[in-house]
Amino acid sequence: MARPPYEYDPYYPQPDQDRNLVNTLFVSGLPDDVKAREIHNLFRRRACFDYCQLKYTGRGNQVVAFATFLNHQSAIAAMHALNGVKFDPQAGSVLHIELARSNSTRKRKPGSGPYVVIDNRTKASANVTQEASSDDGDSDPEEPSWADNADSSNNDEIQTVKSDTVLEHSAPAANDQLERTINEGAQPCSTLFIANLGPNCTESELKEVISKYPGFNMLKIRTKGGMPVAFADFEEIEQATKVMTDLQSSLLPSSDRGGMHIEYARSKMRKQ
DNA sequence: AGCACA
Repeated sequence: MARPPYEYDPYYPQPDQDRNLVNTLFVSGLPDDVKAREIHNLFRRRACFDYCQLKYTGRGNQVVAFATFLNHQSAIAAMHALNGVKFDPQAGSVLHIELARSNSTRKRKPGSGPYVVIDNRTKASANVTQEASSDDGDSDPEEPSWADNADSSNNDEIQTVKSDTVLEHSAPAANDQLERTINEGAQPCSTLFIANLGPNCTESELKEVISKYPGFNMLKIRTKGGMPVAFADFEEIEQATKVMTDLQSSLLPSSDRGGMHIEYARSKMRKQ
């Protein structure tokens, strides 16, 4: 009754394991034609890299990856080194890397290839009904529910790929028209919405970076549910767009969970 | 993923 809602109930399963123990990175922002080999080559030079998984989520053409290291520190180091990297300079896709919610448990079997591919696409296309209703009875003990909406799946078919032989998926154009709007999703707007800030991020810290850009109008930070988000207003949409692409996934001194995530705001900031 | 100000 008088118990505050945030106090842990000892009978309720702990929501997160200790992030200091997580050795696995969650990688998004990948182009939909990414190959497991590319993820492997992205991480293979990093110290203590173990192996990676590529997962076709079955949501549109969305692809995410998991990179597992031998220890937490190496995972963090690789995250900082590679977060925000332009993965496909032509298409402009920028990597967004954060710690996974839990360690990868799909161990690469000894003697198998250096990476693992999980493909939920065919299942999803057979399942084109509505995914809004049933929030999957997912209880695959092999896969501790991953980050984000990446796991709207039931059972994974796991496929191990030998050496440099990459999964050839037969009908790439089939799902193309289903959802091509899973990028920043929103309409262009001259106000930006900025999330994934560290809990200690301050308005002046963010302003220092953002106000250097032409057209900057004003910045507002507000904290909802413990985590700050920011709105940055510019004169023109083009100026906002420039800032979004420039600063996407970049780190502030206060960042503790990867780089900023920037989108167009849903509505223009009001005049004061 | 998380979008307020009036």
